[in-house]
Amino acid sequence: MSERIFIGVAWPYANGSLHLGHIAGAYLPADIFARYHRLKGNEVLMVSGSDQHGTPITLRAEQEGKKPQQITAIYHEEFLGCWQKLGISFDRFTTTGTQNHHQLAQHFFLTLLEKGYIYKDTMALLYCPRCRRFLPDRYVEGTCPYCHSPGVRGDQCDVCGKPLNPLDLIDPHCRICAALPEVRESEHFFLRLSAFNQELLEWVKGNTHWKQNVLNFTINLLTEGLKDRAITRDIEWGIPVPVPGFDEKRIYVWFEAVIGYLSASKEWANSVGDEQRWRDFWQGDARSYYFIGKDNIPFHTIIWPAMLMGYGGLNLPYDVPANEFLTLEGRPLSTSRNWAVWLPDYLERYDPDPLRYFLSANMPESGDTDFSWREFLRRNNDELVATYGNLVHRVLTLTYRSFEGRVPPPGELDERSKALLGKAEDALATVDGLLYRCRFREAMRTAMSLAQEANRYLDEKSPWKRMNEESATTLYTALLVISNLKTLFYPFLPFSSQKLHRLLGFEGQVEDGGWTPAELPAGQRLAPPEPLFAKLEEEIEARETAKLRGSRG
RNA sequence: CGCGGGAUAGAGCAGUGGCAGCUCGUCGGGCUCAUAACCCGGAGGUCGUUGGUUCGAAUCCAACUCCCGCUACCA
Repeated sequence: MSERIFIGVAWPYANGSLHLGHIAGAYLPADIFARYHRLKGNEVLMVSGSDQHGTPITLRAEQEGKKPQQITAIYHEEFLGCWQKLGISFDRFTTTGTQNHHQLAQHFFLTLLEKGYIYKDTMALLYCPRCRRFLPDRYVEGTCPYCHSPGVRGDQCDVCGKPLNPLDLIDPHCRICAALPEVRESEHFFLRLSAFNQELLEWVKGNTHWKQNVLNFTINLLTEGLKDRAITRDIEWGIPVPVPGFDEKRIYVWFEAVIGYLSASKEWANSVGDEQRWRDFWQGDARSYYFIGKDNIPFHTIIWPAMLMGYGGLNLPYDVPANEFLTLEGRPLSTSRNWAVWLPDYLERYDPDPLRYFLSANMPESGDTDFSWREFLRRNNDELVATYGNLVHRVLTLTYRSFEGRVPPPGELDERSKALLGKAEDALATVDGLLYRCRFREAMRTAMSLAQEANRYLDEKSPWKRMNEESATTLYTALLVISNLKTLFYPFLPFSSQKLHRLLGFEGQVEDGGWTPAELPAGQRLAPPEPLFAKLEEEIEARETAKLRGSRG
């Protein structure tokens, strides 16, 4: 009866810190989904890893006089720290730098080559004689051939918006050393995407449970027709092409990184001492979900499925619930302009759950959404603290004081109390259904309305007026409801749920209780009450926005 | 140019054919157990524009306006 759920999450590029956009787009929804399924008693494997290869890391390493490995190691460590502090519960977070991944990527490459899905061809590229390297499109600068704006990049003109071929630039020069690049022929391998066009289209059209935007976007690309893409590059940092005579070339990151989902799964299997166990999540009736941002859609709905079709014997994605983007104070996040709230910075100064709450309530599920410090404070102070935190606190303090720190023994439940407990069970069922379908915002809203319902119940019952048997029953009922809230909020707010678990006098982990109606032994000793969440001072808004604008480059 | 998303109360959003909803804010009241928190009630919207389909449209169709993003390694 238990289901097997594979969760792949976008691979962060190990060239910079994580910011709130990454979290809202991919990591938080993935983690909510994973925690929910684990609570349901399903088997979950959630993996990702640092993407270590590619030109930007090479250049950065050169600028800083380091080796690429040093750069990626720093950020990989930082990522691991962030997952821990934010509670992103990966079963395995590896890197594309492992020997296992190199071998698997090469094996994958060779398999597709043998099957004729990869072929050799020649292409013309720009080569910088001074840097002695081939230049990726965006490392060539020149004048736009369409609008004649100077200083545009080789991949796209920022002024007129046209996509460019760097060979068409007027007066091209190397962005690194300003030398005049020359055109050189280079032999590369191409992925025969065109061969999968029809099969992909039929498969995608059958995936009616996908989000509208993901489905439409993918179908459009497939209808326009796929072009074969080069999957090797003339660079030195990356996975070697496993073919004689190609020693100078590397596998292109977009081909290699997605294979990481499989290599991470195999590394996980080895780590649990059963090297075949990855198959549980990649074959048979296991379902795979890929949590990514919208920019990553083609890689997960077209390229990776095509690679899997070509390779054979592995499950295609069941769902790719891609999110839209998060903006910051109304403007797109921008690493280069330093317009971002960086995760390590946030986690140094604030708790994880308020952020998880905000981003869950405000998740860009169907359209772009905005993070602003004002809204963050409002959500924390006026919703999380006021409704849920305060409910918990008022119930716990009243009970603790009136019943000697123990769960009071209830009398017979009246209709009102039964109705409230009924609503708690309804909420469990509703949130279950919503989370199953990746409707995170609505799921959390539903949990919150149970907290409101419980506040209403307390007001009607007013157990503080006189402490008698009826108020014992009332508080018992209220304790039961907040114990259910602990479960309902656990996927979103794992740290607070665990804390509430402890405050209610339980040992062990929330996860052990499963997605089931709470039970509470009368007489159980409660922990001394303390607030579940802290209110945040209004000054934070001014301080943080000033900091943001000040850091803007 | 092409493609995608969006335009609904002061703010942020949900709602894909049947009397326009939610959270916050605001105004009034109640409560006093609780982190000035909680509960109740009110005010507030010609659902971007124009035209069409329909007994009936925020919801379907057409055209248009404005905003955001993407165009294949920024979630």
